Amino acid sequence: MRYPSAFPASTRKSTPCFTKEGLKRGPWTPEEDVILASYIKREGEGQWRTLPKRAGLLRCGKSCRLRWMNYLRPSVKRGQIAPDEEDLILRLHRLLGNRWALIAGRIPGRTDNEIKNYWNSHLSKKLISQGIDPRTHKPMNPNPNSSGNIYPTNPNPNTSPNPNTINDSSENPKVTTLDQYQNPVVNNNGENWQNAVGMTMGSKSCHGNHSNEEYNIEFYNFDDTCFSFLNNYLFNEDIVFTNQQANIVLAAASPPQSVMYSLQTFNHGTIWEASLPSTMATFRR
DNA sequence: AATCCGACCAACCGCGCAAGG
DNA sequence: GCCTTGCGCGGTTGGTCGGAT
Repeated sequence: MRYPSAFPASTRKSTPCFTKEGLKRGPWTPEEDVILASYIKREGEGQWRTLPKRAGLLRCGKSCRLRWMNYLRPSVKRGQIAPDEEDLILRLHRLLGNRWALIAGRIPGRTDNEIKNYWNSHLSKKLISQGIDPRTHKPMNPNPNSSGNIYPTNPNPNTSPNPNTINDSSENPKVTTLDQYQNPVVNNNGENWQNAVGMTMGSKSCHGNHSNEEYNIEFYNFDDTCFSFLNNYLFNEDIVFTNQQANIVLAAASPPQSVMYSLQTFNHGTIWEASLPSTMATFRR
């Protein structure tokens, strides 16, 4: 833990938050951390604007919130990003772009700021060194004979209008064991579906009525790797039901498991989120 | 030993959105 | 519908550290 001496206020541009007389800025001291953490433990988080005064801190609410969210929260995991976490960040960024909070929500214990920093300092450079554009996740110098693409191939390029779809080359080795699941789901309206980590759940059949925005999609042949991945990384408490729903039926999932994951349509670029409390899930978009 | 320089990351900044009046 | 307030997000800044020169 580093607690460098506070740098002078004149080195930063002033903002309304910090122009107030007497408010401290710059790195937090251990004493301030204790005050903030003990106050939130006692009174709970929220009401950030008035929290500093109530807690006895000479900080603006914004600064308190940031310190708590990114550093002091008990659920924040410190330490190196693990290889499987890195792989997940890459995959989620390929799908979601710079939506760091959304990505962080899928990686337990990691904050959006941490993931953003890790991306900017490590992963974007790693992709560039491999000839991959970190914004698009596509080769920077498109060349059919190039081996720069680290991602697996889409078996049917004609069904991949979504910019997130990855072009593949059989010369390219798989990066992780999860790549074997990368196949688009195609429903009977000709739309392609793919989940947030670029894998489908084995073979599938889809039934839908495009006019009323309702679909039934059946997934077969779940395997342990698939469920393990979903349970480890994509479970989320945020279950939202709307009047635009699609019903997902898990067939041959034995035993039924409760997981949370996201889907995206190639055609609409839409994120769908689903809770699977039993063998049925309701999606929103 | 001193200096330089790039990497890392905590913290700041400004904007957009949602809720409430 | 408009305005205010508070919160959350993504982009950016700049202090610290450690390796290279």
